[in-house]
Amino acid sequence: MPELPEVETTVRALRPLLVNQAITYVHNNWPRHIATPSLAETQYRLHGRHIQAINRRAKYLVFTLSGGETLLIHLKMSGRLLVVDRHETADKHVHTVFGLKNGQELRFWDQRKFGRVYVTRHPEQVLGRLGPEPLETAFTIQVLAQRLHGRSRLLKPLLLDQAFVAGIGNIYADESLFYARLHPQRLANTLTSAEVTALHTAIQKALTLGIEREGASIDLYVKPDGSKGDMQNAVAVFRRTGLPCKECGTPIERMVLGGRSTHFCPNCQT
DNA sequence: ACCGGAGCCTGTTAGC
DNA sequence: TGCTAACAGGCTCCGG
Repeated sequence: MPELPEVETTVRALRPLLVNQAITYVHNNWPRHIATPSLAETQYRLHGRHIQAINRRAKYLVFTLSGGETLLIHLKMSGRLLVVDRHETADKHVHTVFGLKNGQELRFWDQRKFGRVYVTRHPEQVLGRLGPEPLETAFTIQVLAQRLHGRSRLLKPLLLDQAFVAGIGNIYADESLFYARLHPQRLANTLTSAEVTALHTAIQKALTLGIEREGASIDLYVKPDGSKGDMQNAVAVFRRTGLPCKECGTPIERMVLGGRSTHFCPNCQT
């Protein structure tokens, strides 16, 4: 599941390969991959554009293009972005292809077809509802405290809410709550100021570790060169049900919250 | 304001 | 062994 660290890893890998390249064509065999506008208009508007910059906002890749256009890609569950020579054999799970002037292709591999491509002159219309970036300096303890204040939601579903904080998914939500020693069913407005501080530290620690490890290849995620990340070898609780807690040895438990698997240590997290 | 469920998908896995 | 049904999960939309 590509989350903030996986998308950030992808962005960093794509930058040296794609910045200053020009898009020469767009191929697609699954039109629903293109969220907006139509496939035909996407092809027309991307033709000949230069990629000026590649950045990340939450779990979106943001390609700044010449002529005021922005290409947004969300990998959702199973998306991979791969850069290969255009003569490489096609894989049946590649649904959108961006041809480049240098003879390579940016291929959007997406087994479960949840991923989406947007072309827009107004990216804020797609990105506008997102909450703060958890690794930026503007995301202070005070900001987190303010956003938790008065909320009577369970911590786990709240961390997954992209309007609350952007970029956290199921892996890093569970890891963050473990580091903060907070039970996933705690209500947001019951945290002490010390616990808010612990949660802030924990979110940044989990995400930073994920970036350092170049993402978690637990399901289908791989880097643009096809190799795996390493975060799956560093998780404390995610999908470690029944295995001993790395802090106290108590078996990790699993429960479903908000329809999502949730993994936690029943002894450490209160 | 918050919660739960459906829907979008396909490959894997649990259960019979 | 071979089949089917359940499951995984990011996000949006809908109804309560």
